[in-house]
Amino acid sequence: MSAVRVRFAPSPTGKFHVGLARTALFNFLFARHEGGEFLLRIEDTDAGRSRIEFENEIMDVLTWLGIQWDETPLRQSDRLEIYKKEAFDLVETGKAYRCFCRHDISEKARKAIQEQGGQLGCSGACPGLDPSEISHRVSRGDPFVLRLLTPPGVTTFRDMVFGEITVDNSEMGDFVLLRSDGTPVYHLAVVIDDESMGVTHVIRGVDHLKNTAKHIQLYAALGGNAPVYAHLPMILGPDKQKLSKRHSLVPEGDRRRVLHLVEEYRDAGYLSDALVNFLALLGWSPGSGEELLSRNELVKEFMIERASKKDAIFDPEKLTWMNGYYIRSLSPERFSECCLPFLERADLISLANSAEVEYARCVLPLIQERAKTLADAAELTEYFFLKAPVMEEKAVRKHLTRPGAADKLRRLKSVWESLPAFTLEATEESLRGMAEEMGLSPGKLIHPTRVAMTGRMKGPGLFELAAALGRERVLERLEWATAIAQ
RNA sequence: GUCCCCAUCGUCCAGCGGUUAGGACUCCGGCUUUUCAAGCCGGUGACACGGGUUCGACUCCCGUUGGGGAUGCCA
Repeated sequence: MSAVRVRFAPSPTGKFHVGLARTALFNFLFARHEGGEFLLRIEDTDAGRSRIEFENEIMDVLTWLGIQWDETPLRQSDRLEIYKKEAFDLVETGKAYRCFCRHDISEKARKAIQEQGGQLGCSGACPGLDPSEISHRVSRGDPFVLRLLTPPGVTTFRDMVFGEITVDNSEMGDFVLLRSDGTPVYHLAVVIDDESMGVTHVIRGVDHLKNTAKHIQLYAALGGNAPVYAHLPMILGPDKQKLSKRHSLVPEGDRRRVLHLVEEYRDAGYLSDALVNFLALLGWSPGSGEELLSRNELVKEFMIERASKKDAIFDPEKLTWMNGYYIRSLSPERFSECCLPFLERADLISLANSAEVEYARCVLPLIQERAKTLADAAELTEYFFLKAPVMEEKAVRKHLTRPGAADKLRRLKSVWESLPAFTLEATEESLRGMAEEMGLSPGKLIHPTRVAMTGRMKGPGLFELAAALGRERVLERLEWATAIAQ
């Protein structure tokens, strides 16, 4: 038996989006589940569009996602001569031929021809060209491409998720292998690389399902053994369109907004554990019905045969819920640590100021179970850091500008002023005692006090709040609020 | 145009000839709580349509409709 080897082969021509992440993840999970290798290959044959910064981002993102690759990544631009040689070898063995037909037509023109069912390939004359005619044209410098001489018949293969697929060879035609500038086309490079990397299973998007027939024909021509294929359905936006930049551009707050880049999720305060868990469930599920799965559990449970055939719509709300779950399961220390950069970004603290950082660390755990993203932490803790909290108009109206409110705050201030120790227990005991004396339910005191301390009606428990803020801030805020009250 | 593929609640999944069609997210109630969040309990909500096959179809077959993909000297 041969060990499983899979690869993730992105082209560094753009930012890393969630579709890529899903493909990488499924390859990774499959490899680890089978005890095999997960390889990385950079498909940069398109020199014009490939950029080193995208290549770096690929590795950064994979690392962030916890997807570790084995072996040194292969870069296709290092292998151009190999593809060229293999292609010309195919001409030697009569499996491919030089085509002198010109088809450098515009995008629009090509679409139009396709609409009408017209053929774009070779005119048909090139395969039968006389050898002397060929050498004459070559020496004259006529440009040509190399095309595979596709045999008649059909190509059938078994896909691990889609089952048996049959394609008539006439559908693929004599497709191009080598461009007139001598560079390989995607199909050629993929097949040669998968073969030389010893790839046993190819897991990729459905957009390649039909291309697979081409690849199998190429394997046959090249004399290699085709790997096993598994194609994954697409990931779509809420509008059922392929996930793309447009989705990230939808206004914030809109239910249809879906970020499409992995980087955007990281910056928005999503945990990679959550994104990985969520992505794993897009087009796959374990038999158990269990939905919250760690990376290790995913590896343990993953079976590509259970992958869905149906395109999946990316639901940002479920991701956000899941992110909240992962945030809650962080230790308070770890949670605080993760939030610090977000607080700095919101200008609430400076990471260089150790007193501020320490204060932040004691305050952040109070809002941990309320945060859905790390970025939420800034909004949820803002009043701790501001000299004076922003007073919400509605909160003031409901709890402060009420008869008796000022009196309550004043009395509470004097009670808390004389407390020997300003602890959670002491503040709670004294406030409740005061409520009883006044013949009020504790809530009647708690609500205006919360508004006084935070400017808001919602938030952590009042006494945790008081202890975290400290006596000085609390008394100051009670005084300010008393002035607003009456 | 041609070819390939897909089709269960709004969304993500379960189901693989006999189920009151199950779970999760969202939404709506209730409980709990000083508020919010979390948690717990409950509710709304789906087999695209039409033919077959079968004692019996969400499950199998065919067609229709809808959606996606391929058809490049992009990947």
